[in-house]
Amino acid sequence: MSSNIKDIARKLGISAAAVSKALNNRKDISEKLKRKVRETARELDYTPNSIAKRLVTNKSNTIGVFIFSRQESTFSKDLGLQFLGGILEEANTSDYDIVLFSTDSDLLNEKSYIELCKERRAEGAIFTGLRLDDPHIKKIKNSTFPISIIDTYIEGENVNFVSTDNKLGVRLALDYLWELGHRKIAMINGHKYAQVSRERLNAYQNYLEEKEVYDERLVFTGDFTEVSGYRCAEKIMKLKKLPTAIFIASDLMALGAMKAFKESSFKLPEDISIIGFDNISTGEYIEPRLTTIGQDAVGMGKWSIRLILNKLKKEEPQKKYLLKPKLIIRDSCSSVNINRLDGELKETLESKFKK
Amino acid sequence: MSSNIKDIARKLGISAAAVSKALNNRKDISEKLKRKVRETARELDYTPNSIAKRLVTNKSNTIGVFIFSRQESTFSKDLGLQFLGGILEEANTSDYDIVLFSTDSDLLNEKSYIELCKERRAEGAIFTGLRLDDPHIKKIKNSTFPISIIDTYIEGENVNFVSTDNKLGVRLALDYLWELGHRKIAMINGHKYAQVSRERLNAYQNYLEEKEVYDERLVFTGDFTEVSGYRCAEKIMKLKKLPTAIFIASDLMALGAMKAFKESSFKLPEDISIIGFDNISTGEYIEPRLTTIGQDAVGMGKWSIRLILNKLKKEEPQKKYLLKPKLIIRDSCSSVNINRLDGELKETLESKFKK
DNA sequence: ATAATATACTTAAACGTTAAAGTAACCCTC
DNA sequence: GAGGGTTACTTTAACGTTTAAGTATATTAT
Repeated sequence: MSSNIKDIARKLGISAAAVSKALNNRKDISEKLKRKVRETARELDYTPNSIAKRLVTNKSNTIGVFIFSRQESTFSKDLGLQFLGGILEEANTSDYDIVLFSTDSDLLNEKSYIELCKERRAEGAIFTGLRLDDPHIKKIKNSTFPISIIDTYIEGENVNFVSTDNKLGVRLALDYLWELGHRKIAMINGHKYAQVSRERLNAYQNYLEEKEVYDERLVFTGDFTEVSGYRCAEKIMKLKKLPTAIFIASDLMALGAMKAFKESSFKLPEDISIIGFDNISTGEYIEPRLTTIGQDAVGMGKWSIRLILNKLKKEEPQKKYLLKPKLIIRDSCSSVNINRLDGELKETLESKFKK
Repeated sequence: MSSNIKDIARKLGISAAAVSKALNNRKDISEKLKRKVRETARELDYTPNSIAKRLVTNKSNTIGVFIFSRQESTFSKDLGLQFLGGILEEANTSDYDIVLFSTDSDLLNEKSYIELCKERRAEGAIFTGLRLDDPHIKKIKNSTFPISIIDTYIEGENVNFVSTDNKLGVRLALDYLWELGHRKIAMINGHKYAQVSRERLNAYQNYLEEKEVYDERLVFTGDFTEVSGYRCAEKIMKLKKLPTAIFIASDLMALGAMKAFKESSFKLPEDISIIGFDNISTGEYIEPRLTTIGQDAVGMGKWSIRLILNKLKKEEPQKKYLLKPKLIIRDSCSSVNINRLDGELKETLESKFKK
């Protein structure tokens, strides 16, 4: 069908090797011949066969990407496409192919993620949304090729970790709420099978313990879905003493929680302040607009590739990269409603906010 | 590094060909040998090299996917990931690899989409968000391998077209508005470089001409972005005589339009009814919740692969597949406010709604 | 018993490319 | 004018697999 290097060689009466070198612009080929070769290549509509090249050079220039976008995934669809965008941008500029795998297909019951990559001789792999209870974790841990996992930390010689600096994210959120005068701050967390849930919970707990206001009864566990946020909000409303603010570990859950509060005629943010995590686009449109912690999802995609390429080049053994989150202030948080507070706290805050 | 077919052959004292056949479960190999081969394969941690296989069989089992997700793209990010999901699901179950290309990278200035595919010997390609003014259109038209384009129709021996039945979608929307009593229905369309814009405009025009209420001054052109929706809404508000409803060719533009109306203290949907197109998730959360025409984006992804595979198998020469849209009724449309209508129309409708 | 057939392999070539090693032809140097 | 170096190629093997064709042995049919 399509022409190859031998066709060009034959037409010019030279060896195939010479053609190969000419096309690769090697220095032991004369400029004159290079010109002739390039010309005939054009004439014959030659397109290099990357498969053959990959075989002989033993280099696939391929990175496998697994996007877990199931319902109860850690990240929203919004973020998923941003990860991909970052990955693609970085991959294509470094001449790597991204081969994408679906993670819901039956295929995966027979073959592990690692096997899929090995068959294709992928040089590395990227996982997003990997759960800590995934059955393939062990194989990933012992991978012989570099792997980057977004948002899930797994110990392993060849595995890199790319994530948001969750500790900082939580601090950003809580600092903000604290400044607004909130002292009774609840949390709605994601499920325990996500790395980020642990981190965010720890950070939340440490922060509030340091401030001496931590109360474990204010921690609620959802699963990143909207309904779970709704359910947790219902539980919160049943509390004898309501918190004045809630830090919610994902925007999607925040959406659910807001729905619950609105249905119970809470006025937001006056009755309760809500801050989310992720910065999904819907947050801008909902009423009140959702204040949240934004993640640099595109950056996470880019760094997940970079860490792999670095490892392949045997450069710097950096295995971890945390991207800075940022506080995105919109309308879902307000200064604490002082009348809702206990006596002591009320006085402290009244004096503070009087100025 | 990793073992190959020859290692297995050597260990068992047989030929490489026998090993290959055993692993492929061919019938001219004894069960006994097959068992031994499979066992040693496991022992040696053998993983087939798909690159070598692809070279020798001259079959890449690869489909290239181009997702154009620039700002002014026809579809929202929401839809993009749904397309991908459908594509992936279908591809992986048919043992095809999806290699994804970024379309903003500099690479594309040097090499055409088609060339990228040819080098990888991709058996087919899928495009989403392709603009009618894309510089590579001609090459796509003349492609030697099957291509599916979502939402953009291009004439060509090997090109398939997968889209929503826009005509039906528009009818669904306008029927609904018509039933609600709207007679002065504006349209905010996408830019002219998108196939769907033409289709939706045509359908809108035909529908309203048939009803004898078409007015070209009520057609506004945006570019699928939120701001363009905002701008168009501003123009609409400057009209001497306002329409009672607007059909908007994308939810994103609808979001922008709603913003503009809200800012001018319009009450939605009482003052003006809005119906969108796409069914992006934000539509569920905005106030009022956006009534829209839902597209089966996952289905579009699946069919874009299926048409390619059919062509490869030389089965049915079907080149076009339209998926059924559906009307998703939420809260952004209401019965027409009769007092806003002209005398004659008012009477007709008053009698109609009186019962 | 002989020929035809089936079974279970082996041999050899091929896929399109690259890379290491080889080789002529030429130029320069002392 | 012999030796060394450079230039511009060619030759050959290799990457890991599949497949068509070949072959030896066993089985069956007549």
